[in-house]
Amino acid sequence: MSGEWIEHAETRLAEAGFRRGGARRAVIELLGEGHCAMTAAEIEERLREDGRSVGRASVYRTLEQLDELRLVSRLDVGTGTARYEAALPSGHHHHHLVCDSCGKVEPFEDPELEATIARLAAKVDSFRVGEHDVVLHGECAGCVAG
Amino acid sequence: MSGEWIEHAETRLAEAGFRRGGARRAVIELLGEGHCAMTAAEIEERLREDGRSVGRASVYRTLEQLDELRLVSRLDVGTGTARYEAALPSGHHHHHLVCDSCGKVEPFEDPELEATIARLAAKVDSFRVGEHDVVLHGECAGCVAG
DNA sequence: ATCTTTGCAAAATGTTTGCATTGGT
DNA sequence: ACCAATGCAAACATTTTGCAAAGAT
Repeated sequence: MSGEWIEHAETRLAEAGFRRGGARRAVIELLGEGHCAMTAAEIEERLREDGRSVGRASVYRTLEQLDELRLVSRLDVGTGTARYEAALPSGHHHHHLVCDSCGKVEPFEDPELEATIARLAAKVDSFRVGEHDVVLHGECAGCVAG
Repeated sequence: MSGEWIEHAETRLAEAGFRRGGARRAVIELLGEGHCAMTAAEIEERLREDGRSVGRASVYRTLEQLDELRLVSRLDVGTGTARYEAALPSGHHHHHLVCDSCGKVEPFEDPELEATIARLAAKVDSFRVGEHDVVLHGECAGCVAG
């Protein structure tokens, strides 16, 4: 991933009439590293560790803006805290496995699943369907063993 | 739906060593009506309207207990509020369409999707996969028109 | 110079917990 | 009689908002 998405995001924000700023830039660069589904708190902490501290409100505001422009996807895995990850312009994306014991979140991909959902979305007529999320709950290898 | 699930839930709770109580009973009976994906606030309000007011804490506690026994399924559609619905003993279930404009949540079913996910779950080896959620985001007919 | 973006603190929201009381067994 | 279930209020966690200061154009 990386550089591409960051530039893409900055361009789209500029088009949408936003000015630039250090806080948003820092959040975008972190998301551009391609980590899977980070929470706002994780983003804030990580930036602080990197010596690029950013106000909590700016983290949330940036995420909201990015979500509105579909530059990130927001994911709720049932822990009450939202997670965010960069949404690639290609539309190429993955889904998530969530460990209900330890909370670990891991990505997976499956073309057949995408195809099935695409067919399904086309059949639905009561909604104009856009994005989709699939979450598989379970127990990760570590928790099964432990 | 209805009566069956209510009895099933009461039985499983008794097996798990819970005593009976009016608050939990009221929540279970409401869930047993089969409404799709209600929030705790909706449950509380609905019970109050029905003259069966129940403390907020009891609503949450009941939902937590039911979730632990897999008698309800919990769903997060990205609005920051959890939703719950009765989980049928047959395992038969549906997924959800969410209107990102007005927040409406609507159920849908698709056997092909279930089959695809079952195949997929069997392939995953880093997790022992249990439940799954599929959320299709979009705009409902009303919002598309308005 | 103007109008955004930022950070802080306060508020709003959703959920959980402590504790005294009620109620089931 | 015992101990769980309940309701209330307080605590808690997450997210949002108001506002003054800093920054971008």
